[in-house]
Amino acid sequence: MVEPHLLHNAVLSWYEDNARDLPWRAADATPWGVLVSEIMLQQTPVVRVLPVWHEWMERWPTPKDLAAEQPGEAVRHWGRLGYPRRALRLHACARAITDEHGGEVPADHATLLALPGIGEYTAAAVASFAYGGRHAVLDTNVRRVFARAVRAEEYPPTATSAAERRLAESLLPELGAARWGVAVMELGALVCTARAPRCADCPLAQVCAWRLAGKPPHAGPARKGQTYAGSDRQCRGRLLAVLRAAHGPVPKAALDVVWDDAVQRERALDGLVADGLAEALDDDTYRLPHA
DNA sequence: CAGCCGTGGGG
DNA sequence: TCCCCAAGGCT
Repeated sequence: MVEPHLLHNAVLSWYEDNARDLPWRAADATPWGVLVSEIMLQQTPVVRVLPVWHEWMERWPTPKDLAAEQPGEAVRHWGRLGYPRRALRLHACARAITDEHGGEVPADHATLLALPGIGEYTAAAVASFAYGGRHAVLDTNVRRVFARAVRAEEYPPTATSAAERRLAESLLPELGAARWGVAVMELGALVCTARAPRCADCPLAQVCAWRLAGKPPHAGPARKGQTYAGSDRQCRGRLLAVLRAAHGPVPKAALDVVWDDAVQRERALDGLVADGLAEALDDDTYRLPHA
């Protein structure tokens, strides 16, 4: 394996010249802004997050501002980012921060991890990017870069392994860990991409184990492909879009028209209610959640 | 822990 | 066109 210093210098130097000018990385970005960006960016491309993040920061500049709203407003202004449960959890997160942490986003990894919607990755990212903490930030980009550069494999394993964590922590510099983390992530996002990696532009090309091995294709079974058309997820999306567009309770008939299969439609609607994304009122109308 | 949870753009 | 997948988390 390559000397960590060599890796650090190559990646950090590349980042110096190629980092995107993203608003949540700006000097005036708040920990709250960083947290909101991290939740929005889960499974969602940067270009789609940007306009929604700006709107949220203007509307709810602090956790307290969001905490004062109904949860349904968070879901409404989530727009079409997808996985709307994230909006619900972010709202719950804002209330927990307001009620239990004096309105300040925690800097401690374990404290962050205990908040709704914040898992291992997001806790590390916020502690690192917002507060300069020293944590291994293991997202899909970082895992892919390490899989290739160090393990000579095209893709990392399905689930994050203990070996991956050990490697990431062993590569963590004593100083500047936060910048290192965001730099590796950026490299994975812009150069060491999943499909058509731009090895010609990669600062690690000369030391990348995967490239030096001739870029062997991923061995083993292909990853699970989930069909979306006709799925409960698509149905839920249709139903929730109706509730977001309406600024009050909608009659059930307005929901019935967006999906033909009544059995599936009822199941999806029940699911939305069970998840807290929708509320059923007494008069057989539905709306975004209040609480 | 494998499956579920949205959405839209690029190859 | 169709398929892949994009800063995950939760059960």
